[in-house]
Order: sequence, then C-alpha cells, then structure tokens
Amino acid sequence: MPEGHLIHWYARAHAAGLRSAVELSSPQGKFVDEVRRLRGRDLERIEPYGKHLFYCFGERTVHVHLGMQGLFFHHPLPAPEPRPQVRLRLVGELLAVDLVAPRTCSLVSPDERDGLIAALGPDPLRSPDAAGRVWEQIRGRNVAIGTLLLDQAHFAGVGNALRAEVLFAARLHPARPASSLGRDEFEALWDALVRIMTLAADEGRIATVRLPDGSPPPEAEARYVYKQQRCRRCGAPVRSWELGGRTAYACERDQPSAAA
DNA sequence: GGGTAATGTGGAA
DNA sequence: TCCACCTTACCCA
Repeated sequence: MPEGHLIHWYARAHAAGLRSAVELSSPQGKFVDEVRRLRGRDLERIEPYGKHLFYCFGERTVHVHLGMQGLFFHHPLPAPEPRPQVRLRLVGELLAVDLVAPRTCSLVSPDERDGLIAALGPDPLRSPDAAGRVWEQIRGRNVAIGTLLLDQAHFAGVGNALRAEVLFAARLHPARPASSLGRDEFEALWDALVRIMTLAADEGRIATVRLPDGSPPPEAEARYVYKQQRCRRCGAPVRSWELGGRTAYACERDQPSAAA
C-alpha cells in the first residue's frame, strides 16, 4: 500500500542492508526461473522511480511494483523460515527482505526498464526542480488537479494520501481544474509535494501534522485531512468524495473551491 | 472467526 | 466504469 515516499525509503533500507552479494529465492514458487537466471550476479544498485523499484543485476533488472496489496517484510539475520506467500526473498549482508503479493515482480531488460521509466512523469524526490516541466504538461487543462496528481505520467509516486495532504498544505481544493490555477499556486503545490515527500521518505511514513517540538504525532493523528473526520488544523468537517477513481478528502474551510 | 477496507493499476465490459 | 489481483490489518462478534 505504498506511495513513492515509501518506495524511496525501501530502496535506501535495502541498499544499506543487502549490499551486493545477495542470495535470492522464491518460496512461493512464482519467480524461481528468474531467480535461477540471476544466480551469481551482484546487486549493483537499487533505483526507486515513482512507485516502481528496480533492482539492477548487471544487464538484468528485477522490476517491482507493490500495487495496493504488496508489502515487504524485513528480518535481521539469520532470517526465519519465510511464510509461503513470499514471492521473492533477498538475503544480503545484514538484512533479509521478503516480498509478498506484489502487483509486479518481473525480470526486465535495460530497454524494458527504460520504457517503464519513460512512461512516468517526474518523480518529485528525484527531480525536485521539475515544476516548470510539469506545469507545461498540465496548465490550461480542464481536469481537476486532484485527478491529475494521481496520474503517474505527471507526478510519479503520488498516491491517495499524498494527494490529500499535499493539496491541503497548498490550500488548494482537489476539484479545482488545472486551468484555474495560477503559476504561483502550482509552484506552491510542487514545493509542498517535494517537502512532504522528502520528509516522508526519511521517516518512512506521511506525518504532515507535527508536534510543537517538530516530531511526528501518533499515526492516527498524523494527517490533516486524509481519512480524518475533522480538519486537524481548524476543526471543520472534512468532506470526502470520489475523485479520479479514489476517495478525495478536503477541508472546505481551508481549501476553498474557488481561487481566493 | 468472519467481513471489509487499503497509501494501485490495467484490462475487460 | 467495473473488477481482478490476493494479502494484511483491523473491526466486529
């Protein structure tokens, strides 16, 4: 259930814990041929891009997309017996990583990897200066900004929770058409995206609400509007409705639907 | 122990 | 627009 910040967090944790000599297995059995073809190769690097992870073993790359249900389990060594659902286990120098229920786990060529990345828009964590490029893609479009934010061809890595919290941070109503946004409003939105995703990638979770000392509050209190009944800033009711195929959340006091 | 939602995506209808 | 994917976490009984 991860968005881009968690993908980057995983990439860092795996790079640090696995290093290069990695033992692969597929307890579940759906990745055994691929594991055989990777035998003896070093893990050269791990590239997070949007919600995609690329584990590069020379000319062969393992492409992982967790989808809605996929998740990783991390174990210190020696690792326990894997649960039978584990599609791919990677055992490195300091860490064992179990991948369960991914939407995608496949072996791809360099060309296929490049094609997957080419279909994505800028990832704010990789390209924090890409605001101008994205603005040119979406300016003037008669589509809600809340819908566009979920489009990976524009904003790689943004998911439903980030959409809600980033629009709140920028005080923009999710239903505002892109055509109604000024350049300055979009710049503020992009800045919020980079700031919130950067912090979330460091912490491994989205905690936009901060305690007076700057630390994150408990999980249930960490978001201003996402899955909240009331706005954690002003206390007004949070409205939730369907937008772009997912549930949108907004405080209509702090996020007016028309430009101020 | 059962039912349901979930931070996602793409292919079928 | 709907549904499958196929798992966990959490709610309720």
